Amino acid sequence: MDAYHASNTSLLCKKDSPAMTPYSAADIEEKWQHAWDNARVFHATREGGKPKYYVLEMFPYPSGRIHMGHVRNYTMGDVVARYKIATGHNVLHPMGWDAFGMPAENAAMAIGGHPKDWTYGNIDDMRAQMKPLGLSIDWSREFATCDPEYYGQQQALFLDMLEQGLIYRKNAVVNWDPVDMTVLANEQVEQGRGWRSGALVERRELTQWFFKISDYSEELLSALDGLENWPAKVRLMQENWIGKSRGLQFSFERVDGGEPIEVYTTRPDTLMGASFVGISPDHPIAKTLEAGNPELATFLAECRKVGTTEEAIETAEKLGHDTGLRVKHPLNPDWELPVWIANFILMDYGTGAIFACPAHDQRDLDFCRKYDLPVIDTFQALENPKPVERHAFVPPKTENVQWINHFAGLDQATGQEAIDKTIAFCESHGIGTGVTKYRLRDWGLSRQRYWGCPIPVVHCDSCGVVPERKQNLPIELPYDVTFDQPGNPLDRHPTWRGCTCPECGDPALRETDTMDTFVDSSWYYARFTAPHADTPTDMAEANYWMNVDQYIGGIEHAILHLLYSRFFARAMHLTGHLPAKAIEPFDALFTQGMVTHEIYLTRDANNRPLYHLPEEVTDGKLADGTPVEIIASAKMSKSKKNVVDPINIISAYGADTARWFVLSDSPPERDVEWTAAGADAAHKHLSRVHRLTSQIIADPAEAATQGADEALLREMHKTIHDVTVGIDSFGFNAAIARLYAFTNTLAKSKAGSDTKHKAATTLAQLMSPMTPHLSEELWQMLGHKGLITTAPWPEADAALLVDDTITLPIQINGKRRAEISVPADMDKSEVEKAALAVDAVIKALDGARPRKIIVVPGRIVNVVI
RNA sequence: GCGGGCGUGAUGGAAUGGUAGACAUACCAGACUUAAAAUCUGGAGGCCGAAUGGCCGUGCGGGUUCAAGUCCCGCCGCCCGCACCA
Repeated sequence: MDAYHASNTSLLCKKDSPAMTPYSAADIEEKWQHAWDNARVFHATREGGKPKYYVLEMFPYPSGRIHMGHVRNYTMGDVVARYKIATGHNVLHPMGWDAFGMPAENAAMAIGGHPKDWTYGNIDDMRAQMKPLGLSIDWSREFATCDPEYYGQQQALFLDMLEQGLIYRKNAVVNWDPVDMTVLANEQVEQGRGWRSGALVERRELTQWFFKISDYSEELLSALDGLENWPAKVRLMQENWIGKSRGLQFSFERVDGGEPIEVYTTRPDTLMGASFVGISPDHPIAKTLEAGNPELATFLAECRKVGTTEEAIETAEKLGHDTGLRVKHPLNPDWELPVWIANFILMDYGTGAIFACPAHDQRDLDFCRKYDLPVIDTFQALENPKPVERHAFVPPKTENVQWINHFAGLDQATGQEAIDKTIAFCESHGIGTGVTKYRLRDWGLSRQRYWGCPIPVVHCDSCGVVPERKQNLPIELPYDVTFDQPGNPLDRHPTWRGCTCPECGDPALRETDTMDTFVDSSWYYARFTAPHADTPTDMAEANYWMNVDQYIGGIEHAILHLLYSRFFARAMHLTGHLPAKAIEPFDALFTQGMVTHEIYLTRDANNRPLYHLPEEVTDGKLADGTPVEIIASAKMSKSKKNVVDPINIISAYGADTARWFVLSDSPPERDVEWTAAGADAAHKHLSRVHRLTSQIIADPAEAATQGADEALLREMHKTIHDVTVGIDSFGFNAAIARLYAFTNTLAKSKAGSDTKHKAATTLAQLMSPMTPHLSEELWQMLGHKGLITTAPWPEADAALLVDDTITLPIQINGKRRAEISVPADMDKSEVEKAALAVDAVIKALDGARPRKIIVVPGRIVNVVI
């Protein structure tokens, strides 16, 4: 059967009464979505004195199509939201659109049209695709970041941050695409070329706006400790990104008496292994020397050709140039070191200058070998601190700190302790100071793009760069722009740039750079608490709804988005837009895995792969019988055609099946493989629950066999407990497995009708966060009033969670040999006696006395012989 | 190179240090059916055995423990993040 076009009809089995209607998602899902809308059950309010709960999924970019990854992400959030509604919370569960960005401009350039029309059209399409999922979203709070109402408030926020000194302008080296005439982000550069134009990317110095996120390095680092409900992995990634290091900063005196060269090192203990001093091609000294030295100028030009990207840097050859300058070793003025310019030294880390220790650094060693520079043995340097040796690599361990022990008369120290002692020694001898540095750089927010939030400043000939006045906000993007030429359409707009200076009233020009789209997503969570306020936030609302109790999204945002948001929340507190408690805006974070699928391909005459959609493949063959190659499951991607369109699944099986499937089988943080068989199985299960419920209703007078009622109730309460724990702890797959097991129990139960009715009701309720439409239908079939969505969550009766009689495994020397059935409350000595009376134990003991008996109440007995 | 994670049947996976493989898929058998599908019932880690049962078993090798998939040490493999960062 073609699973993607499974029929919902003909599921009526002969056993069922003719009056019984089979499960048909198509018939019920829209009905219940209307019922929820009419009852406004997802409308977030502050009323009722209930505790609040804010659940948020990372909002989507409006590409035009939802995909299975979205379905999985929003379903997880929906399960949490619906569970919180049922457990008596005021729930805020909003949705919006991360709507600015390059794809809209690229579409405009490729297929014509306008980015705005393209974007809003996509939003309408995606909303229409999302609504059939039956998500518990308060659509009244929806906004797109490209709404002037939103980005106008973002401009207000910009002005407040500017006033607080959190934003500044400076020259920076960027990736410049000379064909498209725009700055490219590092990830938009492929093998040194612009991803769209294919032009070789240049390094160019431009005046750009920056957020002073580096002021918060320590704060953003130390506050990570408090984020207990974030994945350790994400915290670690942020920690590494911020990159705190402790080292020694000191100067090398120049032999020619010129300006000393200041260097920074995290390994001051390797100072006696210094081979040369290296400076960045962008170092002021390099620039000074360049003036009268054409050979050097050529070398520097060569260095600058290389892009700033990882790719470019990684593949670039190590280049060096001897400046001819000489400096003195700080511990021995007679020891002179050469000064080289090296292309691997970055101007914007440390001081832009280093000392190289080839004995303890592979990169330095490579460089020294290439340019025939000495490799200093740290031990020899102790006795004879001269660059005399040129030999093999010395392992970079901690023994090299002997010199510091020698100089300072300290005890043997190794590792970090040695480094700390070295810093202390150097400080006390006036050789530099201990310095803490961070890898985190300020965040450049300027983009030479049209489809982004305009930076609200003007350039005035007499007043310079002047912030706009808030009453002039929003500074709206003009609609009448053209994309027939490269570069920023705002630059060549005939009138938009013209304005008056807010300071002096003279004619002035608007800034045409727009903001990085990461700015848009750095505060949307706060805006959702009052999406139409005439200030960025409404403090009363923010104070009630913040923080986000549960944030859910992909691990790919572990660093940038989540770090920027943490910075922005602090900035918004500083500027009076968020309460102090919200400086860490996301109390709990969950990073979900991807939805994957097998890849199917055939080969063309040149052996190039031709990919095929899953629905074109049946039993490993195309419709014409051609067998396909199957490649291991990978993230769904259009280029590999291993995609399943949620819309097709919903029309074939219904939203509940799609929701149930994406939560089943795999733990939510891991990838889940979409298979036709799995989707089919999910649908079968939902049909089964529907059929089972119908049968229970059909026979309202069925009598119970002895003990069956109690057995079913016990199982029911255990299920309530397990499913509740499962949802609370993001163990959705385990919760679903438990629901399968309970369905099996219910199907086989010989309990009476009333008990079965109760069990079916509970089953519907426990399933309702995952399969809300089916659950509403079952609730109604079972004769309950109102909506299951707002019915209180079932509570497990503690008394029924424990069985009266339990089965205890009996181990002999740690190996399971038998089991006994005993009352649950039997005391240890009785259990011991019972265990010793078991045949297998008697046989194993063979008359001897056991050495030891371990009884773990309720779990196990171990007889040690 | 640095940092982190993972490794369990044919497959996805379950298991507060306490009966390994729940639940599901695929598979096998049976019932219903002219038949198929659907549905229902049952089986199933491997090896030996007619069977009660026994031995082995969570990547490999050690260790701690009455008891290890789980904790510790050392390997192997895979995955992810970071990185000319001084």
